[in-house]
Amino acid sequence: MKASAQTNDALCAKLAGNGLRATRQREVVYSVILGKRDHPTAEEIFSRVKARLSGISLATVYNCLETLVQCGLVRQVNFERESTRYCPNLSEHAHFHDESTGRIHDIDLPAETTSRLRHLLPEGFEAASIELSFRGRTKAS
Amino acid sequence: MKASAQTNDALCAKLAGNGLRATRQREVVYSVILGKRDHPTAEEIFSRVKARLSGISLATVYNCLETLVQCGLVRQVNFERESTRYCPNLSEHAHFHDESTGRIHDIDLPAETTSRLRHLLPEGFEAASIELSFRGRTKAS
DNA sequence: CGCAACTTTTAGAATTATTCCAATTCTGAC
DNA sequence: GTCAGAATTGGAATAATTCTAAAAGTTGCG
Repeated sequence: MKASAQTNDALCAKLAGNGLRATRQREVVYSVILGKRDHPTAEEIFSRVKARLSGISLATVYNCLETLVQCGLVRQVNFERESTRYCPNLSEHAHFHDESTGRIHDIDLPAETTSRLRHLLPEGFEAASIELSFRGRTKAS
Repeated sequence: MKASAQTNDALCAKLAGNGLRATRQREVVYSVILGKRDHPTAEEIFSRVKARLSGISLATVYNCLETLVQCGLVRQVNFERESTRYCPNLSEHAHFHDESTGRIHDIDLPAETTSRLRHLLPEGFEAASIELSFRGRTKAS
């Protein structure tokens, strides 16, 4: 669960690039997200982080998450108005929300697909980001 | 802004089909959503409805919206964790959230596109619904 | 080292959107 | 008209998140 030296370097580099410090809290929050890629909520991250940094506060977890998102190290995922979830997968992908298990799965998006989707937009519409999410069930197979 | 007899009939029919009554509140809430298709929030709907039904309560607006959604007469739209917005466009479509104006535009989705998107899912994933949203800017053109 | 100027963290209060609740009002059937 | 169930209402409650002001930590520099 400890972040590898490599990912930790990536964190430091990105933070430094934005004039921010690599603090213990940020490192642990980031490594927790990396460690179990189950799209946890802030509360879930909070409780996992506390195992290693018992004194951390929820506000700090929110702060860290915000900086990580700003640095482009993690992505936010929202389903309807449920709590925001966090995901370290930076490649273009969609999400599948399994209604029976509550689990969220990453679905790889070929670049060709996103470009095709952009073409649906009328003249003059410039999409900076595209969000695609599925909701349904997975068949035990 | 008054709902046409036709749409009102549609409302009554759908409600009756679900064993629900066509009340004044439900009619007005529905006609407000139909009247200005700008994807209003519950609060916005509340204030528009009050112009015609001054005594209505916000709780009722939320109740009405819930029943309309259940009856399949309006669709909920969410962007990140912003307030839920409501939309009477029942055809398959995506949304474009214009960051400069805050406006939301409906983007028509050809059936072919949604079917292609479904094909991105791995074996065993059955999507009941697909949500696609763009965020960006529109160029004055 | 030892301060000055930041940056970060923290606990708790505040906010916001929405839901819940219990009481009242309304409606339709008999 | 009465009764039962449906709908509405206002206010309290909830949940996720943000704000705030104070405390703690860090960095550069003389």
